[in-house]
Amino acid sequence: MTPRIGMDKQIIVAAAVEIADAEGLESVTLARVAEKLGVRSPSLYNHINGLQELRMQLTLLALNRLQAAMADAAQGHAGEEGLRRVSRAYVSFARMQPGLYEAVLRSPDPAEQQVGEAASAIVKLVQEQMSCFGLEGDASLHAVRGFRSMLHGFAELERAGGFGLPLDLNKTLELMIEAFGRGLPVYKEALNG
Amino acid sequence: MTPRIGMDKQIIVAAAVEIADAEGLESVTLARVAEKLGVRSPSLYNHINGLQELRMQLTLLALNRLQAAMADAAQGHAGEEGLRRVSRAYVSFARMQPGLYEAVLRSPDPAEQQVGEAASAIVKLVQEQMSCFGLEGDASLHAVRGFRSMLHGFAELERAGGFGLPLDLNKTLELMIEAFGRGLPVYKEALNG
DNA sequence: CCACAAAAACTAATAACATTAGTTTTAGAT
DNA sequence: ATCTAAAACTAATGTTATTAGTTTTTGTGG
Repeated sequence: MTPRIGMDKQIIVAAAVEIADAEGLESVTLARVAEKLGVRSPSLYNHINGLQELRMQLTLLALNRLQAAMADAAQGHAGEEGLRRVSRAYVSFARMQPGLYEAVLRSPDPAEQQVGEAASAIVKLVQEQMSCFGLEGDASLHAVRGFRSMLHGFAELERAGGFGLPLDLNKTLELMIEAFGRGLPVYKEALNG
Repeated sequence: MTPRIGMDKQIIVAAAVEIADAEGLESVTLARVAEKLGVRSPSLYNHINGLQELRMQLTLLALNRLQAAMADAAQGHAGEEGLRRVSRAYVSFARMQPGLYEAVLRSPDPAEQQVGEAASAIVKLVQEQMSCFGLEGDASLHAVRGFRSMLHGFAELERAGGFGLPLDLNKTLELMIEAFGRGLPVYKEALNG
């Protein structure tokens, strides 16, 4: 009743993460994962429902780890410093797990419930940071969207080699974060009075 | 000496763009393009060097059209209004050609010269807008990076369904642009004195 | 008007991949 | 020791990219 052990969904996803970070998300194929686990690719179907589910699990794991990293960085910090720490944690995560980060927006079905919940947790976390700046309700949500746009765009451009020139990327990031903070009052003025 | 006409690289790329915009960049396969053109897929190799080159051409076309749209929007406008117009043009392009926009950062080789040149044209265009705010040199480059990060992140999040909540996206965009403008002095203070 | 050259189409074949069906192995429970 | 169900396997199908080699086509030069 309890046959062979060792293999399960987590192990498959972990192997996929390693491949993604080492060779890029495009290199994550069932064939490649199976090879890494010393197994034939149809065997994976005993634990996971095909490539689609593997990709969904990667998106989920990416969102959860990203959220955890941001939450950890935010611990006990608020205001400008909290924003800086959360931003750096976001970019650090994308740098340290580039393949996994790629999966963040590549879910086969972005409307999937679990994906939505994981994303909501991030929104909520950032919203708490925004509350220190007097932002609530729609103003807060718009600000969170701006924040995510900025950080996701930066992470993607950096990961994909979109910044051509040899100019310090950390400097770019620090300035961008400070500029974002300077712009925050706009959201308050426009919506919270 | 001048055999069959009708087919050439441009036509292949145009078909690929239609498929990308209608079904997503992932659906752009040589098989699919060939089918659309009423031809067998090996025939495409007479005009284009495989899927890799097709993808590169898509990236190139995306960057060139994006640049053209931004340049057109900028015509005769500067300062806050110039920034707004360029930003809207960027997002409009991503909305109207979602599949082509996907290709912007998905070049097989981001270091390719032509890709670099096309990206540089965009950087230059945005830099000119930044000059109205008194930004030069490195300050200008950092600001351009922040601007691209913000717009690319917004475009990607919107395209991929990353913004879950039913909150007006145009409002988010307008606020984000204004907040960016508000933050611009940061770049000047930090680097141009 | 015809033949030729070369471009551009074609067919055939190979290799990688995802997935399904059906079979065999295995290890814990009885 | 046997049975059972999970989990591995092999075999097969269909899709894709790509290469090799063949045939078709058509403007040009004779």
